[in-house]
Amino acid sequence: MADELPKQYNPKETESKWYEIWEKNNLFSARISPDKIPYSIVIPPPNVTGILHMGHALNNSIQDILIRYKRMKGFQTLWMPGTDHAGIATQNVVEKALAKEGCKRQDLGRDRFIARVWEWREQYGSTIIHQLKKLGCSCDWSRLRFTMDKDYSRAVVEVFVRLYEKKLIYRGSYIINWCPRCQTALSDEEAAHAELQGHLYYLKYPLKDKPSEFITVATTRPETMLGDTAVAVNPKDKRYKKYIGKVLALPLVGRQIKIIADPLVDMQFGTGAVKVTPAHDPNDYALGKKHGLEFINVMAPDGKMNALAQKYAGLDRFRAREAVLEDLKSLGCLEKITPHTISAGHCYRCHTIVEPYLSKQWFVKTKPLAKPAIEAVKKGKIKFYPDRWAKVYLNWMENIQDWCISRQIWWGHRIPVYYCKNCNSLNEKDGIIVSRTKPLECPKCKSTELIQDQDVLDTWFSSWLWPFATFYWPDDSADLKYFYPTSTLVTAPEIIFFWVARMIMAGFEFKKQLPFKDVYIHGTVRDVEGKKMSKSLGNVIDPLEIIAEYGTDALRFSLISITSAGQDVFLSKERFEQGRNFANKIWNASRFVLINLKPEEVNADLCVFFKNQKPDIANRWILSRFYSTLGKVEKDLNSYKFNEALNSLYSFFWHEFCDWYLELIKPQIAQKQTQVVMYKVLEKTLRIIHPFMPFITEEIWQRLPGAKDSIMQQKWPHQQLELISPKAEAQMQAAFDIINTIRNMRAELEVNPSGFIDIKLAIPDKVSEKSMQPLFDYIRNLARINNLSIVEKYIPQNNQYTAVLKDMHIIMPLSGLIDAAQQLKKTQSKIDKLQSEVRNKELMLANKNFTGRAPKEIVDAEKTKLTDMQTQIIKLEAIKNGLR
RNA sequence: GGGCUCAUAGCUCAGUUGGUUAGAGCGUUGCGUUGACAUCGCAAAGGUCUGAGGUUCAAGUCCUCAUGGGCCCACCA
Repeated sequence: MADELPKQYNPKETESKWYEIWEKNNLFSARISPDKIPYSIVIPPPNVTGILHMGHALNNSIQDILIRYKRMKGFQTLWMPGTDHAGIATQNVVEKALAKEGCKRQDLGRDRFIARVWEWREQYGSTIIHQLKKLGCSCDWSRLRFTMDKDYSRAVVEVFVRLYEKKLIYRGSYIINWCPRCQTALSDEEAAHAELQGHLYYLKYPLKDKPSEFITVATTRPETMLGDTAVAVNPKDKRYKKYIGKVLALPLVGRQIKIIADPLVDMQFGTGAVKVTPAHDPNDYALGKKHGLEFINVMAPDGKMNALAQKYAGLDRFRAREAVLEDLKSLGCLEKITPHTISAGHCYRCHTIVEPYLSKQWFVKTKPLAKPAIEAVKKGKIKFYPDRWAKVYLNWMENIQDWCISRQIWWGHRIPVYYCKNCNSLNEKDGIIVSRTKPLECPKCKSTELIQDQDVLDTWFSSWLWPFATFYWPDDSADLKYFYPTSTLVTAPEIIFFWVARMIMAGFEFKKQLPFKDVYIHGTVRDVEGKKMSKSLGNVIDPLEIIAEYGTDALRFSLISITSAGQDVFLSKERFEQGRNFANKIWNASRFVLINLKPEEVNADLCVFFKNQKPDIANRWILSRFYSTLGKVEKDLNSYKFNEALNSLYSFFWHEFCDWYLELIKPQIAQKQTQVVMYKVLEKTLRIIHPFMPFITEEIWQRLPGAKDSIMQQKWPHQQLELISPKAEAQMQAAFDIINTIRNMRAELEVNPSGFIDIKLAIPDKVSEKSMQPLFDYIRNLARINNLSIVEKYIPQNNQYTAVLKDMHIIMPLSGLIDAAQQLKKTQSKIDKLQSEVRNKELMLANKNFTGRAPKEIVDAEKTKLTDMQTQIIKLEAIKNGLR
């Protein structure tokens, strides 16, 4: 069987094979089992339009590690998968497809367009799901949810109605971020500001009664002057005091506008006088409200000027800007133009510059919702890992603004608001019916002419319900009772505000309970230069390509091992070679064990076996190292330090199990106890590597003699400390210390066929027995301290020294080649360093501040350390003398 | 402007509550390897832990300031 194992691990064949088998045997499915403790994670639902990028790969690898770990630990685990309908993103994709056919969504009409989107989803919507499977994600696919599912939509409507009835949803006009390309409102979070080079235009507005006098205002968007309804100055500004209350004649338009005073105006900026366009700027809007100004909207939703812009009507906003400037110039009203860096909002989907735009939108009043959500984090009911994100969260929550939830697109949950044609036309505030189902008639006038609001809800208005709407809330389902609140949320820092904060609010509002206990925030995946990976920058490393080239396990290994405590991840392709090499190392070490394994020998229970027979030092040592690694891995996993857990595993497996243990046992590999220990340690190590690297561990697991079921169904190993006494470990360490000392002297270590460890010492040829005495003394001494029995032999004619430390045989031929002078220098510097350390330590121990105040154990530990260091110096002196 | 974060080997980064000689991977150089593995092994070179102060018996680690990156929020007429 073992002979079939090829020399190199081939991920391609094994990965798809095992994933299918896992799925077929329902190993991912979660059932309600009252005798088990539930552990649940809801996936951050990727967009249906999404294709797997490194961010997803990292995010989902982490979740899979947690789920697989907890599953093996005996929890009833559920990883709830699903996708998000991603309103604007999806609509854009389908519109692009339509554009190729030469038509627009308006040509199809709303219903047919939505049908097209559903068609698109049927066809392409599961791409991301297939890709998650390639990544090895052990989600319960039988529960796959979609935010536009019927049941899910019911929850969305329910929430809207409830909030409306609590007066936490209102309709208002407001300056919102408007994307003229997508033709929809965007929330503040969706309109990220970016700097760009623009200009500051200085416009001269003449006084109405004295056209020879001007007030100069500065603006970055001159076309909005068509909608100006005032000019504002600071009341303290001496330059303008005399003009306050006077009237200006707005050039080009001819409208008469007042000069008002407001302390908000910054006297330092521009000319100190600011044009006020209440319909086109958020600050101006506030000024307009405060001073009772007129709101004149001069722009159409598509970014072109409207009829109120008079002769500029129909021009695009940027064309209009040019035209306005030209006309102002010919009127002599353009004073100057200066370069100016402006920061403008950009649509997060299409990067069009957003326009501050006055329109009617629906809002959620967030302050009351935020209250319990703030408290939960402050009181530690919900914990962020790393905890610094809690500060970010709280900072935002405490300054939270109302949430604009309406979007002027077609794909999404349509707002459950109906307008009575009669009543609503008489008064905007009348005839508004908010209902779970379409009402038959207006309750007031009994008219049946009811029209549903054209807008849909913000995508996040559905995803904020994800932790419970996926369990068929508002029904009180058994799943909801068992799995809610969920255990851990794993996500990226970008969506703390979009999503995490809102889920916490929704959890308290609708379930009266937190949605999850822990929030693990991992870093953003960036390229080598620190830029975010994005398609437009062309710096993307495609995880699927990595999987094809190196395998999923390699991808997962490398991603996790460089993700330390939520720091951003800087990624280059070479990173994945380490993962591939490790996978191959696991493969070959296992191959070696399997080749040498006598299957009939390995069924013994470790505890029982060693009750009768004490394992030798190498076997004891590797067991000890294994359990200590196991403890560390568990501790790190429990505190979300995935990279540390993985790195411990890596160095245990490679540098202890392979480099030392497997080399040490080669001569005794047929021994029964070695067979048992070798097998058990490999077998247990595979289990704890499995959450990180699921495929290769399963492949090897299945080749182990007597392997039953999948490795997924195995238990996480227990600490079995009774096998190893601390004394045994200390002895083992001492033995290795000796060897390492020798290795420091450029010794080479190898196991010869008769089971001895040959050490070729790199010591100058003409070395006398006498000069080696201190080293021998040191070894003898160390052996004595550690209760190692030692038998020594020195054979002058062969120039060979032999020491037998208990079970370990050391033969040191006293010959070699080395630049003794160099070695001497180095040793001396080490001694110097150590001596200064010793002085410090002695000082410290003499200090009563330390010995008096520090706990006794620490003082004792320090004393031991001092002794150790002194021993170390003696050892080095010995080496030094040997070199002379 | 407010908040967060980072600066450690040529490169990318670890370094737990201060406490032995500051580590890993990659890269470089040398040596080695015919049966687990060249996707390997052994070793070497390479560090005033960004700078300046401070606390301490003891600082890469804590505090203050400075310098230089990155991120988030707010504002930007």
